[in-house]
Amino acid sequence: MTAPQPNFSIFTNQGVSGVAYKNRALKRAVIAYLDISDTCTVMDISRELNISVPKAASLVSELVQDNLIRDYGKIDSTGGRKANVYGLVNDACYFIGVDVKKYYVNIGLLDFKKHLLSIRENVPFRLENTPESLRSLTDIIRQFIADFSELENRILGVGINLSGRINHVTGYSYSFFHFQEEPLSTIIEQEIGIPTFLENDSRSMAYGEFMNGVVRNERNVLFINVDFGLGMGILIDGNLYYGKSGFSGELGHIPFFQNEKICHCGKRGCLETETSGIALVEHIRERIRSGSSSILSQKNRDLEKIRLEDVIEAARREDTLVIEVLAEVGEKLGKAIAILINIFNPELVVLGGKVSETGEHLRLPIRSALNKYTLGLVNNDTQLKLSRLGERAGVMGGCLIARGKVLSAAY
Amino acid sequence: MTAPQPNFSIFTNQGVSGVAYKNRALKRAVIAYLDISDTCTVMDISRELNISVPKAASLVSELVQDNLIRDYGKIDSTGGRKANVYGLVNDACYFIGVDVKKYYVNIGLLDFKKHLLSIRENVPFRLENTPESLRSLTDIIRQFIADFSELENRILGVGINLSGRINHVTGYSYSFFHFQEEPLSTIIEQEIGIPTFLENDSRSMAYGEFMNGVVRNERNVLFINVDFGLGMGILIDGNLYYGKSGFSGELGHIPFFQNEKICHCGKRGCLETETSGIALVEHIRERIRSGSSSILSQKNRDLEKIRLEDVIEAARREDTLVIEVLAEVGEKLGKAIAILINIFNPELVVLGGKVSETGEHLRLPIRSALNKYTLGLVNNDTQLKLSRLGERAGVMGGCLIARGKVLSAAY
DNA sequence: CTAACTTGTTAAAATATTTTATTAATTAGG
DNA sequence: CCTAATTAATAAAATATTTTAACAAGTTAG
Repeated sequence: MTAPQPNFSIFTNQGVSGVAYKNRALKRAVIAYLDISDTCTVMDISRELNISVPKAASLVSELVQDNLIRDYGKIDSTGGRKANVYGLVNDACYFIGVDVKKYYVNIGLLDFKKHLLSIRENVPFRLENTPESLRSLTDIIRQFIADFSELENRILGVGINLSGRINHVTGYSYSFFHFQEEPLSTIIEQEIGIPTFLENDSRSMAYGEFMNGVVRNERNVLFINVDFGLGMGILIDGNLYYGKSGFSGELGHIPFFQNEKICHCGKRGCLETETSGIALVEHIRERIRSGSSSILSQKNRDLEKIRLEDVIEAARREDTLVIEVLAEVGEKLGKAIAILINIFNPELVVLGGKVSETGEHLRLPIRSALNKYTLGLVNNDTQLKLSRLGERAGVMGGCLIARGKVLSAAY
Repeated sequence: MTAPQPNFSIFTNQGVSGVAYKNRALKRAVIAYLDISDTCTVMDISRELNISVPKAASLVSELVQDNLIRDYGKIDSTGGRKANVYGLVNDACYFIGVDVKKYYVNIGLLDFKKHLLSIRENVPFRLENTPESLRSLTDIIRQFIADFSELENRILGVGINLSGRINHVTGYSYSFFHFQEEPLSTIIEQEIGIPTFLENDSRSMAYGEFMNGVVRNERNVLFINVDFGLGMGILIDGNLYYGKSGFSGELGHIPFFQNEKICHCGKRGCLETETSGIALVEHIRERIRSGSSSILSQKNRDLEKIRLEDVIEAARREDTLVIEVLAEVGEKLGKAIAILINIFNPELVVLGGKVSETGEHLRLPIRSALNKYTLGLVNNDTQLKLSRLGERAGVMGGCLIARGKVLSAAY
């Protein structure tokens, strides 16, 4: 049984001004507060938003009327009369997140309370810069939506993660699907009929991990996405940092090595030529070629057929060669992260992406490189943690990006 | 003739709540708006702060009563009745900025409208980590204040720039004058009797350049302070970025070279071992030793006596050796800035500090390194400019830091 | 078990803010 | 030079919000 149809009018500012405008902003602020604190009382809201208690009570009662929040009973004793606590109505609305990978798509459905209700992983797909690839992507999304037809008018947004350069404000993608004049987000939105938001994959994962993952109360966080490539999402004072055009966080292409490897971006010496998932696999191939033994070498198989997934599986089975190569890669990546720590002085650095599934085999060499390359005073400030969401950070982030934009009336 | 004594009560929240509290916040918002737009009308305020016109009018009339803003007459025609424009009262209050350098101090006085009324440069001083050095600093400040005794009750804050690790919230300095339990800012404040704020020197200069220098409408700006050492100030969405403890922007100590030079921080390979003012001087000494000719070598003088100032003067006189070495240093520094551009995608990078007084001799090699080491799409977003304030950025920044803290009631 | 205290909710009164209407000042065009 | 159009300032009315006070519901200590 689902709750009655909610009133979503507060999520737009269309045609309101003055008192009505301010009330909508205040109600959105109440919901934003519930996003971080899960439940709240009338008094909490009064304190948090600097408004009087009766005003807070009237906002709450209107939000209950709107079927966006509901009364969750009394709070545990605090020494006086028990307060009513309010929380979001979990099935008030839904959001879809689409994590577009090189060889597959992950897609999921999030409810108002940030629970991932449904996820479909490894949906076959090939990311190519062609109209056909784009069509097959919109087909996958449409099909997923069709499975939830009973919720259709409650799905308020779709967030799509793409690798490469994305301008999240205009909705243009520069690395993929840049055929038409119109922004890609508009094109997809017309196809699927739900407001659509584009985001860079690493940034999206960072946001997922921040809002619903390993991050607790930290406000300045770096998320390092070690996947086939190398990306970064930056959270500053709890907000994603974009830079001028949304091209921030291009960690993979910083000039870092004096090597002669040409990166796919066309430059030489990019960090990701040595510290990405692709580089990891290549290093292992090389070591096997020059005689190292490994689980991966035993099968007498074609070295070119070794996939990143195989390497991660081998690490899980404590393969010595893989662990050694991970230590080398981790040392280099750690030196790069040392730069970031000196620059950002963050509370937390999160390691995510496929390669981070090797866990402590990656984390520890990075940690020791940090000790080596950063000053104690600065380094001691910074925790280094593994992603909690893992592979799901992307879908979670996509959902949350869409949710954040819709709920803040920012589009 | 000075205006009547203003009412500064809006710059604190002491003992007010509810409507009075909100009104103070609104009035501070009006002043903050005037900080960027210089003048405004009642209509502007109504639009900007989302309040009704009569409410905006009443705030303005109260601020006039408080002697903080005043009526500057009518605005130029816009097709209807001319509006009254209001602006800050320039002599309502004052702020002092103290730029503490290694061998001297610069100190200046700023008025409410951000004009630097008075500046005293190169006041002899030796920055050493001793109580005597601290005492001589407070003496300098006290003496400066004494010269403006007629304004004494209008000097609302003092901003002090120190190099090294500073926590601007607690007021602790970790690199200098860390003798007592109490924060350094409190100790100095007790000595001079005016609210005192500490800031890292590069961050302060960045703020000065941002609020009153070369920055126009850019919101994401990096300020590179190439002086004896190498520092950075980061502006994100128009605000200084501090990081967890205020240790952000430690550009000088990022691990960047494979060289064996031990940095004064104890680590090896720090960027500033090759790209600071000190490194510049050393490179030049080395080149002269190995036979290069230069204005600086002609005088048959002791190489150890060559100062950074001499090198900058030689660059100004187009000395070939200095220009060559600057090109090498610029290339290296440019590569480091390329990293920053990939990470921040800023609108603007400003070159400041003593070495930046060599102008285009430094800027051009950096610019060409940027073209070499960053992707076109990202690089084209970013302007590279020389500081406009030069040596005065520090004093300006110190004043503005103090001004910003006082006016936002954030202490 | 009750008095004293704490905290939360609601109602009524006081105050504040917005809304609407009116008046004022200016420009552009006939 | 007058009028329509435009923008700004102000006044009065309507509405909203805060403040104050009263009441409700719980805890704790004696």
